[in-house]
This record gives sequence, C-alpha cells and structure tokens, in this order.
Amino acid sequence: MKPVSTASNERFSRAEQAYRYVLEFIESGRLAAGARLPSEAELEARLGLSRASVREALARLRAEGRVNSRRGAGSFLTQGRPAELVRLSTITSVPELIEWHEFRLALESEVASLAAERATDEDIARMRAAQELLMKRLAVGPASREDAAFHRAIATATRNRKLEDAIAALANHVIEWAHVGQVKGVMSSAERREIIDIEHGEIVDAIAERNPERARSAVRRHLLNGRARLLNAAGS
Amino acid sequence: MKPVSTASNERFSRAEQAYRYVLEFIESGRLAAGARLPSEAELEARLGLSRASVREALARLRAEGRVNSRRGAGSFLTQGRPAELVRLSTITSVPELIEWHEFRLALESEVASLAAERATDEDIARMRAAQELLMKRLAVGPASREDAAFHRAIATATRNRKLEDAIAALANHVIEWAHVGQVKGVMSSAERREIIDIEHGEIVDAIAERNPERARSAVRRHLLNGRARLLNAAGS
DNA sequence: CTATTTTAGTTGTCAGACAGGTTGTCAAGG
DNA sequence: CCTTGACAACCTGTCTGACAACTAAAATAG
Repeated sequence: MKPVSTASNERFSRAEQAYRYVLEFIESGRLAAGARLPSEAELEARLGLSRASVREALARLRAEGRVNSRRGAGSFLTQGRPAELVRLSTITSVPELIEWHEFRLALESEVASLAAERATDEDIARMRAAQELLMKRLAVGPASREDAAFHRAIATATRNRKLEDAIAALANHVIEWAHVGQVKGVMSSAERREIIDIEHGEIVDAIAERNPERARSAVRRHLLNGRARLLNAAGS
Repeated sequence: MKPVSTASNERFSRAEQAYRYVLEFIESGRLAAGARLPSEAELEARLGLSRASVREALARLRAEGRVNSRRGAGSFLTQGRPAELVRLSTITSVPELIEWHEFRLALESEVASLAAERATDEDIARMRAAQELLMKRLAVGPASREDAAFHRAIATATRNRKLEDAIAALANHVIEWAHVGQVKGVMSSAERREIIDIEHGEIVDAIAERNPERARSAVRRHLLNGRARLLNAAGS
C-alpha cells in the first residue's frame, strides 16, 4: 500500500509531503477564495497516504490560518489575508508610545470589568499576592516584571485566553519601552511607590467587591495617571 | 443580564481541550526552555482523550512554533519567544469565537469613545458614507467587507494607527469565522438589516454629537446584540 | 573503563470504524 | 409556484489498535 519511495522523496515526512501538495494547490490559484478543497478521503487517494498524514497537514494549514475546516461540510480556503493582529514593533517616538498606551487602556479597562464579573476568590488572592510581591520588589529597585505579572493576574480572571495573552504582551512591551519617555523625574521613588500601591489597591478592591464599573474606572485612572507621569516628565 | 458563560462550556473540541491543557502547561513556567514535554501517551492518559486528539493539539503547537517534535525522542519546547501580540488563528469553537468577540468589544468601545473626542467632520461624513454603502449592499446579499469597512471608518477617526489596524483585522476575522456560531436565524434578513441600520446610526450620531460615553455604550449595545444574534440557537 | 548490544520508550504512519454535523434532493402539501 | 420536512450521501472529528522508525539510556561484553 505504501508508495514506492523514490528515495529522494523520503527527505520529507509523509505529513509534509501532504502539506506541500495542498499548499501548492492553494497557491497555484486554482481555487477561489472561500472555496472548498478536496476532502480528506480524496487527498488520501490522490497522494497514496493515510488519513492521519493528510489530517496532520491540514492541522498545520489550519494553525497557519490558511484553511478552515467545518465538521460535516469540508475544509475551505480562508478568505482574505493571512492575518496577524498587530505586531509589537519597536517604539521609536513618544506619540507611538502613546498609541500603544491607548491600546492597552482599551483592553485593560474592559478586562478589569470582566474580571469583576468572573473572578473567583482564588483569582483575587492571586492578585493581592502579585501586588504584594510587586511592592516588595519596588522597595529595592525597578520591578517591571512584577508589575506586568500583577496586570496579568487580573487578566487571568477573565477566563479569556486572548485577552490574557494580549495583556501580558502589551504590559511587557509598554513597560519595556517606557524609557522612550523620561521616567525619572519630578517624583521621588517613594512617592511613586505609594501612588502605585494605592491605585492597584483600588483596582483589586473594586474587583473583589464585584463592581465592574468601579473596576473599569480604577484601571482607567491608574493608566491615565501613569501616562501623565510619563509625559509630564518629558514635557517640562 | 448575566453574561454568557465562556469558561465552563464543554463545547471545546477535544483537540482544543488538549491544546489548551498543553499550552497552559507550557506557559505556567513549570518547564525550562528546551525541556521535554510529557509524551503523547502520557497526555492521552492524563486527559482521557485519544492519541489522535492529542496529536492534533501538538500539530497546532508545532505549527505555531512553540514546540518541536523528534521521532523517537519526544516533543520539546522551542526556545525563545515570538514577540507578537496575539495571533489571529483558526477559530474552532463557539467559546473561542466569544473570546475574540470580547476582545473586539474591548477595543471597539474604547475606539468609539476616542472617535467621539477626535473625529473631524470629514471623518463623520466617511462613516455615514460607509454606512450607506453597507445598507445598499446588504439589501442584495451578505456584506461582511462593507461592515468591516464601517467599523474601520470609526477607528480611523481615533488617529491611532495601532487601534485602526487591530480593528480592521479583528472585524474581518470575527466576521469571517462567524459561521462557527449559528448564523441561520430566527430573524428575517429584512429585520436584521433594519436593526443594523438603527444601531449603526446611533453610533455615528453619538460620535457626531461628540459624546464619548454615549458612543461607547452604543457600540457596546451593537456588539452585544450581534453576539446574541450569533449565538441565538441557545437563547430564549 | 570503553565499546557494543539490548531494551524500553517515543513519535510517525497506517487501517478501520463510528459519531456528529452539513448539504442537496425530492416528494408532499400549501 | 414555493415552502416544508424527511432523507440520504457526504464530510470532518474522534477512538481504537497496531506497527515501523528512531532515540537514548541501561545492560553487557571486552
């Protein structure tokens, strides 16, 4: 049953042969956007491979977003673009930093609201723990990682993987490039620490009390204050 | 008023359950970079799934570059991380569709609010034009592109390129995969058209009025209604 | 101690089967 | 005419069991 291996073919796994075949089929343009591609059984027959190999190839194409499979119906070409969301590129200017900051604000305020609706007691305990760790580290130096971890702990409570991933990536990204704005400034580090403690505390309290609106505005205030701190140091 | 529960739903495919399990295992940090993950047989036993499902999950992780497998040896974590925000990959289940929908809601409501603060008269004219085009096309058939264009017109007014790009990508993505939910509705297409017309009208009016809060809640209502329409099979 | 062989464990692939969902057909009834 | 409902054919998702190809570590022979 197995295909006579013209030994040069054996450099690719069976699954990869199938992958290349389908990919070429797609990119040759023989299929319109959204069209159905041959069924797994059909490919199996055409390629002389087992369904497992064919399915492995399709799984890869699915993960790459080129193909979409619907049970009972078939596998279809994805219409339009290959689609990434947005790339986290290097930040080179203050306006760009602000753009990301707005992006973050949009996600985090909604996240806080959702967290207030869905957080378990364990979630809230984790937030408090993260906050405590952050303050402890902040007492002896910078603590970007811990700050990101705190925001991530909130995102976890939403039970939404996409939001969680985005928050984690964004928090890291914005924090990492914060040096584009002049951070060191008007405020003593002790002062900053105290403000962060208060603001984070308000966020967690609002979530603990299951108050979505309060959580949303607490986050909003926190991030807007952070932005103001960032900018007015650069401004004056 | 209770939100649709996204967390405990058993509607994840088996392969996706496995995917999420392994992904969480990876990201929990219990594994060093380059370390070996549990064998397929082990995962099979832990999750109570068949090897086929486990392999499908691993295939996806391989395609995403998080894992690489060596025959005879095992599957290993890849070292180093891609610095993307979040990838718009295949949507395979209703809960996943809802996750993206929530993501979109977070961005779009903030976008509407910013648009209300910043939109020029030209921006608003463009929104109205996009809306008109959408309704015209909707009269003769589906008009996903035009719908996405409308939402993008709003995003443009924020003068934030990151938000604009993300909105465009997300609107396309969610719309494109909408078939995962139950699209066929209790509602006639004429009814749907009218509702969309009204809801979109409210959004533009709020922005034209320069009323951020009203714009935010109009978008919120629009998207939540859209989601309800999408999921409608379970509803009422 | 070194070199070789054995052995247990792991991924890749094959085969067949069934479950659960979709789509087009077609006849009955308005 | 066309709508409606049942139905059959088809498709993907998943399970089961098996074997082949390969690796790495243990066991063994020198």
